[in-house]
Order: sequence, then C-alpha cells, then structure tokens
Amino acid sequence: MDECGDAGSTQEIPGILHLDMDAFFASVEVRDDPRLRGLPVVVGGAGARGVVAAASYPARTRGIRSAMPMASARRLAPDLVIVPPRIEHYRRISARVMELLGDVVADIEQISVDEAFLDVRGARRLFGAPEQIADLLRRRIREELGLPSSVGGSVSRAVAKIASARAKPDGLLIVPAARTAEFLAPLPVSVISGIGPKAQEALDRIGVRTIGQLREIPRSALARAVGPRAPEILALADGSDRTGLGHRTRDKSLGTERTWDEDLTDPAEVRRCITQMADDVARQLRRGDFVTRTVVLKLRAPDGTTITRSSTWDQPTSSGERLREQVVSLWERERSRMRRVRLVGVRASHLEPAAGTPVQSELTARAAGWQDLEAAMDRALERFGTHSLGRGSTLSAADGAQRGPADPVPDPAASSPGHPAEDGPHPRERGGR
DNA sequence: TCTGGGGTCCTAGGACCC
DNA sequence: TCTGGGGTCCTAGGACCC
Repeated sequence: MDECGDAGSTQEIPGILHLDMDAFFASVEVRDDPRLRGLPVVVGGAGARGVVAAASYPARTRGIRSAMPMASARRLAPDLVIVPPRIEHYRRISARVMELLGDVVADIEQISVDEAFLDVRGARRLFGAPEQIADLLRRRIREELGLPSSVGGSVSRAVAKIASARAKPDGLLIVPAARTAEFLAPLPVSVISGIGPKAQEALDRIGVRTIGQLREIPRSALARAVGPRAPEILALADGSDRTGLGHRTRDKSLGTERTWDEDLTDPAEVRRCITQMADDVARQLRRGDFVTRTVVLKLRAPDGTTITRSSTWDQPTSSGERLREQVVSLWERERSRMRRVRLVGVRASHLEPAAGTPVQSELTARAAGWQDLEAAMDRALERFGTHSLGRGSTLSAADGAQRGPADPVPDPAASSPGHPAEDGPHPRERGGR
C-alpha cells in the first residue's frame, strides 16, 4: 500500500465494485451435477453450427473459449461434455444472486445475467472497506448458492470491470485510485469494453497494443481508430475516468432468430418460419406488456451476408396478425434475392409500454376479435406449453423438419442433466464478427 | 462441418418540414 | 428565381457486448 492511499486524490475510495460470476452457466451445471466436476464442460448448442456459450475452467485449460464454434471445441477436447443451455434456470439463479447483493448494498446496477456493478461507498459504515464488502458478497454467494464469483474494485466502473476479469477465477482485485494508470498501462487495449476486433485492428495498425501506448498517441489518431468514444477511452487510459453506476432503462427491442444447420431453400418453409417467429415475438410483447411500432426482418445468406428490412407503423401494436402480415410482406420483397437462407430473425423495436398506448387505429370489431383470440392463445400456451397450439398455417407437414442447431445432443460422455454453463464471459472473449 | 442468440448504440443517407 | 441550413424521422448496416 505504500504511497497508494495518498499519491493521487486525497483518500479516494475505490468504491465501485464489479461482481462477475465465474463461468456462470458452466458453474451452475457442475454444481447441479457433481459428476461433471473437473471435466471439460461447455454449455451451448451441439449442432453443426453451434457455438460455446460458456466453458468450465478445465475446458479453458484446453484452450476452449466462449463464442468458439462447437466443432473446434470438440477438436480441442474429444472428451468434451456438452450441456444444452437452461436459460430459465440461470435466470432464476441470477435473481437469487442479485437478492443476496441487495441485502448488503443498496446501489446496484445489474448489467447482464451474471454481473453487476455496486456502489459501496454508502455501505462502508455498516460493512467496512470495499475489500471487506467484496469478500462478504463472494462468501455469501459461495455458501448459499454454491457458486464462484470474482470482484473488481476501482474508482470507476470501467476499471472495476477490467479488474474483475483480472481477478478470475474466484478472486478479488481492488485497484487504488492512485494506482489506476499504472495498473492499466501494460494491459492490451482489447480489455477495454467497447474496443472490439475492428478497433483493435485499427489501433494495431498504428502500433498501439497496450493502454499505456494508447495514452501516448495524438487524439486525432485515437479518434480515427475508435470513433466518438475516444475522449472516454482516453480518460480511462490515464486513470481519470470516474464513471459510476448508470441507470437501467427499459427494453428497447425484443426478438428471436434462428440459424439452421442446413440452409433453408424452400420459400414456403422460410415463410412458415418467419410467421411463427412473428407470433412468438407478439406473444413476448404481450407478456411484457409492450407494444411496438417497428418490426424488423433479418436474413442471412449462406455466405454470411446479412440484411435487415424494417417497417414502421404510425400506431403501435402487439398483434401477431399485424406482425405476421408485415414481416411476410418484407420477405416477399426479398425472396428472389435470398434463395438460400441460413438465418432468419424477427425483431420488434421502438417498444412502448402497452398501458395507456392507444391501440391500432383500425381497432375495429374484427381486430378486437383477433386480440381476444391471441390473448386466449397466450393463456393456453402458458398452461399447456409451447407446442400445444399453433395457427393452422404454421402447423404443416414440414414442422417436424425444423431441426435446428439447438437440437439437444447430450454429449456422449455425460448423461448429465444437460444444461449450459458459462463463465462470465471475459471482456474480450466474444466479439462481433 | 467456420461463426449462436439475445441485445444496445452509432452512423449515414434520404425524405420532409420550416 | 435561386438558394441555405437545421431538425426529425425512417431505413439499413455495422460494431460491440454478454
């Protein structure tokens, strides 16, 4: 600690913590099936185009990482245990984690299923210094949920997040204010949230690989490489960033997409698929009490070329009928150009809360009838499950043929309960393509 | 057997209004 | 008659994150 407490700002407390669950999905699966302990376990799709969503530490020592194609993971570890994801299960556990955090710290910003920022500056009187609070949180999560987590602490959220990644697995790292620049200098620029593969490449071209180097280059060069975030990143690099907790805003879009192991070639099948997806999205809207004004169709060709086509209404809706109509007409305009399709997606954006939103202007008796029908279908689906109901046109002979990458292929070795496991993906492990 | 699925945010051009 | 600029909305694409 030598000069640490006073060198920089006077007594500045590194009171922003970032707590990240270690290999979250994978850790949950191992916890639930102790036979998996010590094995290379991944959670993810086992199909031809599946990827790793989370990898246990034994899997990581074999070189397996999140976002890696499952085929590559299998090559690295022939004895790989592949567990299909149980997203709902992880969500419930995530909620428990957040409850535990809330028992100790009032100021929390959850940023994903397995991580949260905490401002502990107000909890010191009751629970002690940030280190002690972090220990307490990690211990409780371990004792009550049987799961490992890591915590980073700093005067800013960006540095706290970097610190938690350096602390993994199962560790704690607090960076004193005065040591921030020194801590960051040797780290690769890729640890910065927002520096993805493209920005990294651009920086690499001008000889910048570490945060220390990044601090030395002219602002204009930095701006060219990373765009409008340059000032923010510069503040981070020199340790002056003081960004604290943000506030969660409500959802802005919601959707679903699917990649096929084999490309779709039959237009009727594509149509059926987007119809079902539109219904599904509408159902999610109603469940969340949302209406939408914009629906987006996403198509990916076999070569990876991706297009989106959207359409916006004057009045918001949550009607599956309207989404279907719109998304099918978007498809009709593109189908001649997209003869083979690898991915199809439907998304609703410009979400608004349903309460108080004037419903579609043409809410005539007929439309009202549709809404009643859809509400009844929602209730039936809740009771009997997803496969109990469907519109006539979506239930066709081809239905059984909708094999997807998600076909749970329980890994040969493990007759495990099969679920995904994920480690809080490390900051740089996933990237855009 | 080369690349998932859920999202957010930003940019840029065109249309349109003033 | 010729000309401008700002603001906003929509669409499309892309980078990035977990």
